[in-house]
Formats: sequence, C-alpha cells, structure tokens
Amino acid sequence: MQLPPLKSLLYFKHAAELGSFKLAAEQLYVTQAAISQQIRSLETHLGCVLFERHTRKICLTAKGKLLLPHIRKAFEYLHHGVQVIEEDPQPAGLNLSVLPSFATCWLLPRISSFQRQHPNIRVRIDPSDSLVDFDAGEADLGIRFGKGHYPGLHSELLASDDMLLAYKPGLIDPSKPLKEQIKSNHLIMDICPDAERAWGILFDKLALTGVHEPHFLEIDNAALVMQATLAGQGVGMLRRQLIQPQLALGQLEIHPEFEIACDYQYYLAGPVGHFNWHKVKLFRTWLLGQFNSL
Amino acid sequence: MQLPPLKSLLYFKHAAELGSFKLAAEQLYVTQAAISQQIRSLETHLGCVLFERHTRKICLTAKGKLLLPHIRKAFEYLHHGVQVIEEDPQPAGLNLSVLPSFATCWLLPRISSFQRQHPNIRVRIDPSDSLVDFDAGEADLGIRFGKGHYPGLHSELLASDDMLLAYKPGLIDPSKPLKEQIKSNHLIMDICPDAERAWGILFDKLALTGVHEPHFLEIDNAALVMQATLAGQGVGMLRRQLIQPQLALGQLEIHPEFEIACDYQYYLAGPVGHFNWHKVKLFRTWLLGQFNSL
DNA sequence: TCTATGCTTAAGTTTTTCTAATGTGAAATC
DNA sequence: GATTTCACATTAGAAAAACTTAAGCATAGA
Repeated sequence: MQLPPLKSLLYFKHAAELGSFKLAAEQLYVTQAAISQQIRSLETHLGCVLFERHTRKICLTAKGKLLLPHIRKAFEYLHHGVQVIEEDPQPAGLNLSVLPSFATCWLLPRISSFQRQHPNIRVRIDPSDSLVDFDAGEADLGIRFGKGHYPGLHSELLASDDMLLAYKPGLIDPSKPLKEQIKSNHLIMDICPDAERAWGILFDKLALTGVHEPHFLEIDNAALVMQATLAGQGVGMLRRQLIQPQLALGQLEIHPEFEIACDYQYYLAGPVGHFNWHKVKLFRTWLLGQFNSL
Repeated sequence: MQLPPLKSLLYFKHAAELGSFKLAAEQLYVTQAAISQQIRSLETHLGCVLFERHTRKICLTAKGKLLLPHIRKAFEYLHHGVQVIEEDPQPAGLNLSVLPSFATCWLLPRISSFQRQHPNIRVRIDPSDSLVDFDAGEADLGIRFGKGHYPGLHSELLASDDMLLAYKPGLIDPSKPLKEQIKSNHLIMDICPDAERAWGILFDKLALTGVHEPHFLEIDNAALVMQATLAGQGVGMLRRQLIQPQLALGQLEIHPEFEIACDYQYYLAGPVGHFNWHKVKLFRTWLLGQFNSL
C-alpha cells in the first residue's frame, strides 16, 4: 500500500487544525501557495476532496474529518519519538567544536565570562579544522567560519568580519604612501581564501606587481600570524574579530584605508534538536551578547 | 519543534525492521544508496548514530532502538488513516472516464463482455476530452491516450498503437503507386498530433508537396473520421486499435506499406488507492485481457 | 589471499517543492 | 451597488531534495 507524499499530510494537519491555508503557511514558514499545492496533491493522490473552500474560511469535508485524527495521532508519535532521542544526554557539559584560530584569539580570552555566569556547566573546547561529526556525540555545537551551508544542520549567523592590514605600532606610517612600505616589509599571511583574496585586492589597488616569494611569510594558522605580527616581523592580513583585544590595548595598529569584507561569516551550527537544550540556549545567548557588545 | 525529513523516517523504519539497507531499498523500489543517504541525513539531523554498521548486517544502536517503536506506530496511524479514506464508497458502480473516440470505437463494442462476466457491477462510461477530476469522485478510473505522465495519479501502460492508412475496400489499389491515388482522393483526418504527424511522414515518403486544403476533410473526432472512411468518402488516417473490428469484417482495408507508431500510448490512470478496489481490479484484468487477445 | 557482499561516497540528473507574481470570486465596507 | 479586501488558486521559474550510477572500501568466508 502506497502512502501519499508525507509532507502533504503534515501540511494537511496544520491546515485542518488552523482552518486556514494562510495560517498554516505562516506556521510552517512557507508561502500560502505551497500549502495550496500540497493539499491539492494530497487530494489528487487520495482521489477525494478534503476541504470545502469558502471565501473566508475552509472546512473539512466528511473525508477530511475522517482523516484528520489519524494524521494527528501519527505526528504526535513522530514528535514524541524524536523528542526522546533529542534529549540532552549530558546537561552539565558543553562540548564546542571551534576553528583553532577562533578558539585561540576569540573564544578562549572570553570564555571565562561564560564560566563565571554558569559555573555548573563545564565547557570543553575542541579546536578542529573541519565540522566535527555530531552523530558520534563528540560535540554539542560548532562555531564555523563559512557560508552557513551545513546540510542537515541548523545554523545561525553570528557576525560578519573584515580583513585588515595590521602591524606593530610604528611599523607603517599611514600618512606616507603605502606602496613603498608594503614593498619593504615582510607580508605575513594565513593560508586561507579570504586572506589571499584580500592581498590580491590590496595589490591591485596599489598597482603592485612582481611581489616575490621571499616577501611572504606563510603561516597555517591565523593565531600564529597574529603572534608574528605582534612581534613586529611584518605586516599581517588579519580578521578584525580576532585582533579586537590587541587593537584595544594598542598592541597592534591597522591601516585606516584598507578594509575588505570577508566572503565568509561566523555561524553557530549543530543538529536542530540541540538548540532546544538548556545549556545550548544559555551559551547561544552569551555568545550573541559577546558579538553584539563589540 | 522541528521534525527531521519525513522520508528519512520512513526509510529508517524499513531499514530497521529489515535489518538491512539493501532489503529496505528493494522493498521501497529505490537504490541502496538512497537508503544510505537518507539514514545519514536522519542521523545528522538528530545528532546521533542510529545504526551500527557491520559488514554483513546492521544493528540498531540504543538510540535507534528507542526511536523505532514510535516511528512504527506513527506510520501505522498514517496507513490506517489513508486506508479509511481510500475505501470504495460505491463498490457496485464503476465510473470510467474515457476519450470519446476510444469509447465509441473500442470500449463500447466490447464492454458487454465485461458486463456479462460481472453483472453485479454497473458500468458508466463518461466520454471526456481531458482527464477528469478524480477529487470530486466523478470517476473511478480513466483510460487515456498520452505519455503516462499524470502527476499525482498512478498509471499503467495498456498498449501502443499505430497510425494506418485506411479506406473502403477498392478505393485504393495497393499494387499501383500510392502517390497518384492519394492525390485523387479526399484525405480524412482527425485534428490530433499523431494524425497530423503521420500525414506529414507519408507526404515526405511520397515526395508529395502542395497538397491543398480542399483535399483534406478535417474532423474533430476519430469516430467520425472512421465513419466517413467507412462511407467511402476518402482515405482516413486511423489508429489500428480503433478500426480492428472493421478490418476483421472486411469493411475497411489498410495500405500494407504504411504504418507509423504513435507517439502516445494507452494508459489506465487513477488515484493509487483506487487500484485496490475490487471492481477496479476486475476491470483492469478484463481490460488487459482484451488488449492481449487482439 | 582472493572473492563476494553490503555499506559509503561523489557527481550528475531528475523530481519535488518552493516562491513570486498574478488571477479569481465572495464577503465586507463604503 | 460599487469598491475594496481577503483568502485561495494558478503559473512559471528557481531552488532544494532525492535518486541513480559508478565508483570505493572493509570484512567475512572460501
């Protein structure tokens, strides 16, 4: 025996319970046309009309009334089943999967504030380059620098960022032409698309060509690029979010005329169900607060 | 609260019950890769592993075992609900929606055989040019001439057909060149893509050009084309299935060297659930028998 | 060690589903 | 009784989901 498209049954349930395609559409975050089409498709499959369409409201037909309680019950079971699975197995420990550079430069310096607010939650930070397998339960949540496309996961935009030209105070004099100063310093770069792109844009802007290998100091980790820059070894191309504290303390300076928006952005990502966990809600709130207080 | 993709839950149920992705794939008429992907997607959504993968078999994990009974129950409700709706409201009456020409030339001459076999089923034939709305319950089943694409409906190929050059015996002499004989007769055609195409192909074959309007007798119904041809008013382009009885009786002849397969085919179509109805099963069997006995 | 089996992965295609824009008709308002 | 408004229907085109094919991989069993 063949079931109709399952999605159409879900839409039917919502439409029937609300007595309106429009409200169902709002509840399900789709357009009203989507509901209309799914209901029609369901009716075609079943070979009968489920709703009487009146101008201001819709009513279930006899068949519709017959169908609804079964469908409702079915979805209750689905919900309950999923809920059981999605319960937090370890409410007192929060495991975060974070990019190493972000962990070092951003999260670690601030995390004590979260710990102070919620001393009963033990935070563990797992620095890893790629999004960890949530399946295995190794992480509860991930903070990623990307485009927000994490198939199967829920994700939420945290903040954007810019690439800045940073250096130890005095190394560059912004009042003098930048071109010559760039040529006479080491250029410290992270091996990442945004940094490479930013250097390219800067070179174009300055009409700089033929910058040779020795000029560049390539480092595989933004945290180390910052360290090298802090130590005055050259000019670094760094993300604003990561050097915020150093700028505030005057340990680094940035060139006022250079700033390139990153292609990527910071996202909070994880399985949908995790976002209902108490510890995750607390962390999310704290995190958004940290970003907004900058 | 957000449910995972519903399809993945269905696949999970089958895979869990069968203990094998491969068997689930067979049962669901998809490839095993599809199952694998859906299960992975479900696991990603839930953020936990549901199956332990061993080489020859898979086992549910603790979480998987927790989930299965809920999902199973949910689908039982869905099935039951749909089953209730899909019950035959009128088991003693069979309403067929059929193209007018097919009804006249094919179905009506044969339907008495079905009536004799099943005298307790009252057949009603509704000739209509387009596929009727099954939603309103006006028809139980449709016989269509098309490509088998009836979205939302189940459809089943019944037979193919060919376009033939038919005429009253004696009107055309197959032993003489066809070209001149075509030129000197009226050409009777149905206004339908297959007939128009077939005439085009014939003209190309005979290198016939400049056949003028008066040559053609255009009639909007294949049954009437046959009548005109039977009356000796000209040469008709007709489908084999529709003129079978006339050929057998010698009332019509066909040119032995011309035969063009139709683009379209005959399909039996209707809502999936209707195919479980007793009266529909009987009719389907009879219909297939009729086509195969030709 | 070799082979067969069943799951995984990747790439490309097809199908489904969605949105945006527009149409329609009956109630509500003026 | 004209006009507006509101909710649903329809369409075409875009986006996303799901499927298939064709590989790859690991292991049990010969």
